[in-house]
Amino acid sequence: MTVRTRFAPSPTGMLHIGGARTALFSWLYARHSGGEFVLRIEDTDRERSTDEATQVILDGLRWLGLSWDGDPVYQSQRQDAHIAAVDRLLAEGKAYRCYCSKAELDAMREAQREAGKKPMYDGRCRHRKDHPADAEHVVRFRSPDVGETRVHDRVLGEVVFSNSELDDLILMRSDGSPTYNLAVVVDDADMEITHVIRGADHLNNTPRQIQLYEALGLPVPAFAHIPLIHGPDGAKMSKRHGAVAVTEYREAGYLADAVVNYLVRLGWSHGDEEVFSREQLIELFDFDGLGKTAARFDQQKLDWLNAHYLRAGEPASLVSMVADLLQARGVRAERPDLVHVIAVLQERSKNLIDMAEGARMFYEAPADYEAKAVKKHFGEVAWPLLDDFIKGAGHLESWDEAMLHALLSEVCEAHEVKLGKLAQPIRILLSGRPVSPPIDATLALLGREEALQRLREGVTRLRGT
RNA sequence: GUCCCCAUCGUCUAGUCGGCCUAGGACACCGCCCUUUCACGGCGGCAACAGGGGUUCGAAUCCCCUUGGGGACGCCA
Repeated sequence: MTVRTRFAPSPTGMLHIGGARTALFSWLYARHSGGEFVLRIEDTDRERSTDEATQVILDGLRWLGLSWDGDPVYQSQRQDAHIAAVDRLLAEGKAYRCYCSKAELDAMREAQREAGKKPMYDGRCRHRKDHPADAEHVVRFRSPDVGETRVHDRVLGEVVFSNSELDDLILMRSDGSPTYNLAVVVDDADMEITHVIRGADHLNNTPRQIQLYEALGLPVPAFAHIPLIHGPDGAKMSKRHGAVAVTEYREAGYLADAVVNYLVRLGWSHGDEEVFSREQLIELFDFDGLGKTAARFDQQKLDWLNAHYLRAGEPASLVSMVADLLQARGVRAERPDLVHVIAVLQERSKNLIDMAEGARMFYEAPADYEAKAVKKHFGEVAWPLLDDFIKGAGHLESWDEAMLHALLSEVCEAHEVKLGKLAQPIRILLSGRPVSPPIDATLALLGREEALQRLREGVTRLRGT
């Protein structure tokens, strides 16, 4: 049997970290099994669903590289199938019409709560003699009240629910629209989903859905409930914890590979390994590597992975992303080839924004010099060193890293000072700040003309201050 | 409140179904080394089996209870 998994978001907001991870696991399992991964947009709540949200979700999935098979299915367009299923259950006596008002139900639940019991429908309309189709009503599932329903979960194991805990859920609202539990079952069955992989918050819906599959005579898929992700404080993820939408990570300069790697390790592991390529993940992913514990989101580990991927990738693979960021900052990246600049920034950047900011100095002369740094590094010794270096640099036969390094050492030795005494002033003159890639590489990248111009101008501006 | 799930370092986790665990790795943190800045890297350190009962020659690993956390209890999905 071909594996078919699905991701079924409701388009009422962003694709958040938790949803992205669920999608990732579904995608991985499908790809691992050589099966298919499909999308279903659960837009039956017309009040809150928007096309924009749908686009944002698809955009997030694309960015993460979670490719889906076929076109997304829109649940709102499947009403006929849902209604047909309800009609069948009604005809077979497995469902019934309920005429209870919301006020009546509220009162009932309130009373139950006060009595210390779990609020649930007591089935009072089950026993009505008349069930007129024209009076306002909802349709409820006649769920079995004795026995138990077992969920064979691929990550949690067997979970047993007593049927007495499961009340008669509403299948169809009074306006004739189907509800979630009914729609999911009908759709998953029609879409031939073999493995339902979703957040653990759905575990409690599962026994009801199993009962529906059985009542409709449909094959029950395998279930896998993924533990939830919590925020740093142990509570449910929310806006308060910073970026929750995956696209916010893209904007913050994170690489999709890093986010994917981070997300997969949140709940899944393979021995002591931390870094996985997509190919490895597809090859290795399986339910037995999944833990049962809810995980906390840890920004620092994500940062570490992001830096790791930034450093491990080919410079060329980063060019277009960094170029876009520079352009957005009004920087024209022409003179030194951006690939070379990136190569020298890779191991000192935490994210793409960092990298773009670090690249800036190669394309723009400093507008001013950081006062604190100037004060610290421009003592009396700096001037003769700079003079000698500039003089020597003008005559350098080749403007490359090795030659520059030799000149730097030569000047320092002549004055009997350590390299830092010269390197720091140069750095400040070139970038305005006391931090940059290695000074010989920086000088080489800038090119003789630009470098010397910045040095001369800087000396002119700073000497005597 | 009721039902369900979970429980190893601060965090993510390893711990092939009891012995190789004086509990391993990674992030973070703290030292040291490297060093022209910032980083990278290397070496070292700190740090956990929630508690209590069992079962067993032997338990982080199995069972029970307690405690703690989370989730679910909608004419939302």
